[in-house]
Amino acid sequence: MEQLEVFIQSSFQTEATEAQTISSFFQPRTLKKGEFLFRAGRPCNAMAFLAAGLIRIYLEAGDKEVTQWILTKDYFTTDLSSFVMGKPGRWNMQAIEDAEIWVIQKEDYQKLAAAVPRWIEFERMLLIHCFVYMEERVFNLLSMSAEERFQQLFIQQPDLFNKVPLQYLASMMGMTPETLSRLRKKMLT
Amino acid sequence: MEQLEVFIQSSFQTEATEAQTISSFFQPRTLKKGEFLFRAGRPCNAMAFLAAGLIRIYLEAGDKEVTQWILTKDYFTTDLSSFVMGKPGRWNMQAIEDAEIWVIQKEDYQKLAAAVPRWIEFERMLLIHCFVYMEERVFNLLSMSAEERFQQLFIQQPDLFNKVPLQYLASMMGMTPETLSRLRKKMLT
DNA sequence: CTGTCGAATTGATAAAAATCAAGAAGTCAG
DNA sequence: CTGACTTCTTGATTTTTATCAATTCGACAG
Repeated sequence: MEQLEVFIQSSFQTEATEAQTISSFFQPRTLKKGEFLFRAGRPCNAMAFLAAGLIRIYLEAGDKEVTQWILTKDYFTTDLSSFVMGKPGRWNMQAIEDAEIWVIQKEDYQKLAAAVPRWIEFERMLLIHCFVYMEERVFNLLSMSAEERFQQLFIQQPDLFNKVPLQYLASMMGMTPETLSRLRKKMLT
Repeated sequence: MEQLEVFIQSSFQTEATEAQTISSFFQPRTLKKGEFLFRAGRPCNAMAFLAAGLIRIYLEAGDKEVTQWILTKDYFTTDLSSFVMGKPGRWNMQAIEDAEIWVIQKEDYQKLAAAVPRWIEFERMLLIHCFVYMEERVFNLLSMSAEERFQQLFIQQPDLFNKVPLQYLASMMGMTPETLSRLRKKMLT
């Protein structure tokens, strides 16, 4: 059974047949390291599920790149305002290592909602979780120091520190690479 | 016609009868300045629409209070993870001036979704907008200086600076009241 | 009008984090 | 293995922002 199917079945707590129906709407695809899934400025007409690998979500701001998020496996992603409202995409999403994804096109997405009524419910829970998580992130950025943010990420996702270039993690935590380097050193003491 | 009804009709682009049906599920209520709509730690079993006034959403973090957001009129609010998943509430929501709100209880909310199928669609767009907005906020906190954040808020919601104690705005922008005071002074020059 | 209290400002100082500039270390193609 | 290239680290310095400590300002009760 495909990973997407397993994931839907277990996290949605649905029957195998329904999970299979849902996953049948998605097409498998691979991304080579460095390849883009979506690009800022272009419309985003698909949603993707990351089965393996890592994708960096980032944006150029002035002269520097800001990494908004590192997507890890078993998560869905899309450029939401573009996917839903047809606006230009806001984010670049680039594989930072070879990745396996499952992709659904916008037209099929609409068919999926019609074919599997409970999909709407699933999407709703997805959106709610994402929103709650973003609330948490904003709160952390408002209330925590760089050191506290580093320690929290290190506890929550220690594996990222082996797999992701540290400059990207630094940016995602709202600090410079130099600051992250010093915090790491400090932690070893 | 009540404000909630007007708001739903115009932003949802629905018929008057449907807007009226939706708004009939909500009960009016007033909040005196200082009164709490929801409290952190307690379950949140309602959603509210703010028709007039201002509500501060905040949380104690260590020895200081962090203002997450100032809710202005014509917005809905709830403590989402509590309202949907039944967890303890995460936020304090307190009127910072007398407020008029329309409240729907959780049980009625479920009935509303059943009575007005399109409500689900409305809720979906609400969630999507909120998520996109939070993405933007995270990005701004990652990429902008205190001064830039101040200028942006001052352009986007200048009226807040007359109505809301500046210490709350400072916190919401992730800076101290002293820093905000200095940035304001600097702006006048 | 006056005193009180919380909020805002101001100044002096300290801490945190960014910037700039080398180096060191790791990666990878050839 | 070697050289080129990128990433990471380190040190020195500057900038930004927080902290601490007085004032000053404003709203309001009496």
